[in-house]
Amino acid sequence: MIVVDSKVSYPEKVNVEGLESKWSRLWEEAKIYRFDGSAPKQRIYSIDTPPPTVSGSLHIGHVFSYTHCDIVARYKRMQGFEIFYPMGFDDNGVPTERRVQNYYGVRCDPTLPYVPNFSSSDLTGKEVVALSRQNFIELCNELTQKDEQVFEDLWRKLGLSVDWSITYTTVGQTARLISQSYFVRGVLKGEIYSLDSPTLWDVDFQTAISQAELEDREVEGTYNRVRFYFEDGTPLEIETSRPELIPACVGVVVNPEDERYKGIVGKVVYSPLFEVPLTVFTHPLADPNKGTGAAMVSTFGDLTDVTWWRELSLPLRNIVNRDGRLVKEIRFDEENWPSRDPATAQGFYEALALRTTKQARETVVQLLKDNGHLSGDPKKIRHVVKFYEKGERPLEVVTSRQWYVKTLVHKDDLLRRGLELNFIPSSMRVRYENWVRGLNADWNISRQRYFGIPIPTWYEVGADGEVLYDRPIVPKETQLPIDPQVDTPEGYTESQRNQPFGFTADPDVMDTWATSSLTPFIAIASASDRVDLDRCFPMDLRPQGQDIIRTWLFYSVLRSELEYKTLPWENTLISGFVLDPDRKKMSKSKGNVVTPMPLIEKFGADALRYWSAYGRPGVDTAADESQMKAGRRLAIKIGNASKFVLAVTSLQKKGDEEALRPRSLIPIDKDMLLALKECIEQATDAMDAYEYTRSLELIEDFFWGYCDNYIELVKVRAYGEDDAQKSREGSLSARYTLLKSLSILLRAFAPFQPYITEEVWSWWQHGSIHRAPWPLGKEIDFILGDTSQTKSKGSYELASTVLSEIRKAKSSAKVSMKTAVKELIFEADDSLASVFETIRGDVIHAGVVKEVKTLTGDYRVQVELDLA
RNA sequence: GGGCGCUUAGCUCAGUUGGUUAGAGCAAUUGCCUUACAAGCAAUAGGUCGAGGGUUCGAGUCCCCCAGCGCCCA
Repeated sequence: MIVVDSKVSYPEKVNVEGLESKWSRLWEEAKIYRFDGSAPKQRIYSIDTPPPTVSGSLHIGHVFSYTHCDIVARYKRMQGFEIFYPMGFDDNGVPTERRVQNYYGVRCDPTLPYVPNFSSSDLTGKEVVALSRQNFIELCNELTQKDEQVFEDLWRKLGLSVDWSITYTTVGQTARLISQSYFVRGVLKGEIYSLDSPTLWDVDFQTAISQAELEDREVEGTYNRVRFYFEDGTPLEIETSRPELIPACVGVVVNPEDERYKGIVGKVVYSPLFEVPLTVFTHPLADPNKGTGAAMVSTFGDLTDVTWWRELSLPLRNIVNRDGRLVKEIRFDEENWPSRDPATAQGFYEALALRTTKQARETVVQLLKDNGHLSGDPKKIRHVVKFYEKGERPLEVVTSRQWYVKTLVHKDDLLRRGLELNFIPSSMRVRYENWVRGLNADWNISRQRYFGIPIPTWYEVGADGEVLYDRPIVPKETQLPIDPQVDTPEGYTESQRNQPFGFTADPDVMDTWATSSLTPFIAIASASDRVDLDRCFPMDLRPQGQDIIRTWLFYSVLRSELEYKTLPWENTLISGFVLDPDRKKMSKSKGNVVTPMPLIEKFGADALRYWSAYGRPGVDTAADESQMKAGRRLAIKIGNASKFVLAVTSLQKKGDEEALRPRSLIPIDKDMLLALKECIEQATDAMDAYEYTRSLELIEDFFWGYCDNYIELVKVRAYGEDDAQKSREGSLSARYTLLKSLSILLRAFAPFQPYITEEVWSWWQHGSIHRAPWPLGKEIDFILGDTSQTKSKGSYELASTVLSEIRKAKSSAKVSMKTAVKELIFEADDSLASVFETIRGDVIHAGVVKEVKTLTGDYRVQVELDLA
């Protein structure tokens, strides 16, 4: 245990500086937060800690939400639970790739060969260097390790009671093993499948993305009214914002209710410039009020096109490459592009080949204009277009083979799980439900990126060297983790890679959420030396931000449902955002991001935790230095009050306060303890409901009153300077009560202010306060002993009120608090008067009262000062 | 367009199931070197609870409607 010296000692002057480094080191050495996996399941409280994105910059929001969770962890630990409290680092995926690209000035080119012994110090940073996939990945690993250290330093300084012997990263070996295992299991169960189909595609990131990564943005566009032609040359006008997709046209749709077009349904029109015949269909999604009411269907301009293409069984005419440029060549004389004038079509297309969609759009508009196919002038419009949340160009729809996790068929089950999950605050459940109800596609988990966990699959290669995607080679779970680009499937030799009748690797990596959704399992696997799923799963708590309910929370619920038909945890604690001091959202571009380390240095970790604790679950909170200042003051106050209590009680040996136990307690001491008991019970109830703010409020409120009133009232008695004959009994009662109440208050503050409470605890107690029991009502009952005495009821409150009256009188007379009260008149009914008698002595001392007159009548306190 | 949340003192926020005179911290003001604490303490002032309507003996709290702000989803 931490402290060996058993003498009670406290400093001359209370100092809150430097507690963080002192205690975080001692806690680590004494393994205070080490998880004991041998505990039975009921005694384990397990937390699915959010792994922070290490490539992101540290900001005050990290302090905020992680403190909320830590308060809960410390509370549960003091209640006797063994806390499974791991720490992960999210270093997986695109954010890391981007950071590495920018940090080192490199880019990944998978066609390059691996350079052994390559080091980041070889990089000058002057020009962008192309690296092989493997070299690039090594740089990612190098940088994330640096980044992780920065986070760990902050967490330790903040006093998170994480068990640092249980850590993981989301690209590490354990994460690989778990992600790939659950992938393989999903494939075998048929819950994960691959499909070649239209997919939303970011042309800059060159990857498919999922529904959760989508963002709708309103952008400027142009409507062009284009003439298509019937066989006889009559035009049919169609408005489109994407004329460059005219060569990709596969049909025309009108609304079935649209009277204007009833006569043309089933007829054929020819596309302008390219002269490809297109049939007119009806479909309810064709909006009669949009443009002319007739719409062209191309493969693919957007997701509506995909719907039309599917439901009307139209042909596929892909013209957009994955890099966002139009394909090099189209043969307009072939079956798929049966132009009635192939030569002309060919000529027009040459002007478009290999251009970006944006360039091609301008060219097509010009061509349409020149050839008289444009009706009227193009119209500027604002319309909603889908973007990748991290992307800058609108998404394209390209056809590609991707792996999917089934979600749509599980919607109802997932909604039911949502009802079982305790959302804190409960209003957050709606966000989950809205998301689940709005799902319209299965979850695409393959990403065409480099830094990530490989999809653990190969494919057979056919006789002509073609990849047989419908014949995936899925490894056995025991072979995992693998990298299919390096490892060889069972039954093959490496020489057969990419050869006819051989095999080829799936080049893709998994969506980061496909890994992050498994954090409960990764965390438990990281502590496999101590614990397993049987005792740690389902977990108790998932703390997380409100912004990732549709991703992290949802996907985690999904994976747990697919694999175990259960929730991954019982409770989820949702934190709000931290806003800048002006209540604006913090963002790098605004330059208003508040970084935590300088604040910790300025106010102390306890102070930042205090501010954090005043942010209720789910409530956005401003970074408010005045609140941090208040937290610092509280820490100092705790130190000073403790110093006083220890000074006055003359306790000699640590942990020896029972030796001071008097035969009985003075009424006001009892009454204060009863009030403390009520406070603690309410604070406990609040903690059990995860209302840590309410809990702190109750404890803090009691504590300030305790300092201002109780300590002042019993001060003289505790010093033993009372000249009454009951002196000894009175001072014993005060000292014992002070010590016991201090112990309780310190423990109640411990989850919120772990540093100052531990520091103070070490002055007079053995062991860490963070392994001491959370105070309970029955503990106070024991201190009280016989509680039958009724005289004490209300005496603490009455004494505080009278003392306050005396202070008010002195303050309004602008005199020192030492000024004597010439006469205090207390008028009340008999029962209140008898309560007053029990506090008379303490009030006289605390208020410096010369004479007290008690009268029977209506309640009245009158203070007459001695202003001579 | 749909949903959720917010609007209370100069600022940041509490306000339980409707119930005395709406609370706290910070800031402000006036004082106090008081042997735990001047990095402190005491006291004072400050609010027609976003607007309007309704239910009720009684509304910051419940209902309706409107406005502004924030977030989520289309």
